Amino acid sequence: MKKTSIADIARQLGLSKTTVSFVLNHKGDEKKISAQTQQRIFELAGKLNYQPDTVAQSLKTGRSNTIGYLVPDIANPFFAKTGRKIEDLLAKCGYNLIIGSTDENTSKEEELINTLVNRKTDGLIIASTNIRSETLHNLLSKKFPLVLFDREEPEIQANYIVVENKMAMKNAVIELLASKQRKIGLLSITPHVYSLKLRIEGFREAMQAVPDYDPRLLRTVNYTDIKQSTQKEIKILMDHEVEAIVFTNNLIATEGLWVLNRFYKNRIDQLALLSFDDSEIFDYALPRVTSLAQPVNEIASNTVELLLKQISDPESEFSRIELQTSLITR
Amino acid sequence: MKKTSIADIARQLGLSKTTVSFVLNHKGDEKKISAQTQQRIFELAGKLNYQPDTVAQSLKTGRSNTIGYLVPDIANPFFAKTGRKIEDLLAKCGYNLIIGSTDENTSKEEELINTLVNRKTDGLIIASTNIRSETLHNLLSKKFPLVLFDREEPEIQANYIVVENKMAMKNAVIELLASKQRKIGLLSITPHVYSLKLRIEGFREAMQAVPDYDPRLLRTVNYTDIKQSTQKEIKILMDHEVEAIVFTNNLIATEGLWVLNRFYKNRIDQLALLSFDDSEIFDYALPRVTSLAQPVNEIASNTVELLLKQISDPESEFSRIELQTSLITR
DNA sequence: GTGAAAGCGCTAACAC
DNA sequence: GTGTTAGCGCTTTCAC
Repeated sequence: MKKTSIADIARQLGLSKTTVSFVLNHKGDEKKISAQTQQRIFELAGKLNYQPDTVAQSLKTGRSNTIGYLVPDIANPFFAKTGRKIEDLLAKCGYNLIIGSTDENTSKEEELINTLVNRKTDGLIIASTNIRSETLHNLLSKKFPLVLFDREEPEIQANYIVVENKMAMKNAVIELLASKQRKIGLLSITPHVYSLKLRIEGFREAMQAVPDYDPRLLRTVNYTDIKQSTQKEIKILMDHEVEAIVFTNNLIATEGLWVLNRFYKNRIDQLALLSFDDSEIFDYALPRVTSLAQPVNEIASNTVELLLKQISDPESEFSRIELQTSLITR
Repeated sequence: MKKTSIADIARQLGLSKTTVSFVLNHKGDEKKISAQTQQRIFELAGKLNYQPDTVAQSLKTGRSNTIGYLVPDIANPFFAKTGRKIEDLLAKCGYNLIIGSTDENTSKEEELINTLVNRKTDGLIIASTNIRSETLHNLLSKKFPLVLFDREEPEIQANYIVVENKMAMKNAVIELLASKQRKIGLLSITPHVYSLKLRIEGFREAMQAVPDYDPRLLRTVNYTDIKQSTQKEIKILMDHEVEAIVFTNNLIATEGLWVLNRFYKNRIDQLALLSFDDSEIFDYALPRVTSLAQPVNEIASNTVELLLKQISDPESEFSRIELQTSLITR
């Protein structure tokens, strides 16, 4: 039993493919197909359980009703939640989501972008590891519908959905300083992306209030080697007897939290923690972690809106939308 | 600047599309195309940055190198992690993943299945909400490559990757009873899927060791109304002064944990908790939660292996693979 | 060794 | 109101 095609319906009804196509695409009235014919077509289509071949449609129209979603790791709760929300919003407009995890790896990202473009995805949503890549540059210059989120590169013009990083971090750290901690350490993934740099900068600016702040309390760990190097860096911070630790994202915060619970259980109560990015874990973990939560739903809805705008009008100007984090004090 | 097609290359080289197609598909030697011609083709293809139009390929071949991954919620860490692993494994074989979240909603699931099949996805991986649905039945009877995981329906023949539910739960509860708790409550999502039923049954069987066990300590909450109804049910359990609570999955466990921390902080230390499914949160939360962890990587690799097998030989027999959970005592 | 040509299922300009 | 027809870009059989 083969799948029914538009031709089958046309033949059985003694009509042409055109007529059938028009009607099934709800252009029957527009094309002035008689009500009777329309009804006959719909009936038979229903009876034969006609399902359009979307691939053939894509080939013809150049559109696929598919959007690509490329992030460092879809298993990261932030990207998973954002992805879920995006999926929902796009589903309402008839789009499906293809996901790809880049592992912060430039060539993986470029490869994924290429396959997705060849697949005729109608647009791409990327938390890019390397906004300066040639692949991305090409996309931008040919006005391919594209929204970058979570990461940005100030010199490169594009559609961006980001959060305010520097001031948010700065203010949160200032608040932290108010509760009389002075020896504050910072732990970050090695900042290969601009947003992490901004968060660190925000931290630095806040710490200017502290006379002779020890810059050795700014520590970084490699993405590829998180487990071990977090352990090492936390040890350094604890040996310096920090009163508080600031983490630049939830990945490193979670990791740090684990190390602290594992090796410094007895010193946990004296410690204040602050994390950029929220995590469900912070609702349960000790010590309490105050966090700067990213507005997942707004990120998703702004991203989708911007993408759809560029899809419907590829010549539209680039936008940069900066959203605010919210401080969750725990 | 239009995209280069196979015809462009053929024309510029004074060859036919056939030859170019053969060579670019690495069938040059097989088809005895001269080394020189092959080289010229590869060179020009590289120079023009030829990228095959995968949609056209799909239309012709009926394959799309795309796999669908349908789960209740991609933001659920278990499904996100499994998805990530599956994505990686499939990428190695040239497949991309389209995701869909069904929200435990039958019609959403059926709709997604239909769109993905029309999209000519080469296979589907589903944690199905309703294995008895007609849509799924059709797929199975036409031998569409399909692997069901996480959920099963014993009367329905299909490819299944599942974990052993009943005995695992039973044994874990028996172990829990050994540490002298007798008043043990159970909290579950209303078991519309078989695996949850099995977990509850495992619990029941273990509790048969307890004389006059109060069946009112078995509580269920609705998926659609988790927040509120968990709160209500936990209250009932706590009013009965349970010494331990068993959760049938991580969703309800996390929810319960939250309620306990919020409203029963002072009684937390006397409480023992057991959860089917692990969660990162359990590494940090109090009270300690012992869990039955699902082997995410094995689930992913078995699923992919089985799917690829059925893709390469659609007539192959159905398999059912049952994996073991591991007890993580905290 | 290479090419001509059919056709995958659909859309849409144009014809009647 | 409805039909004819020309592709979309690719694969693949068959011919030479």
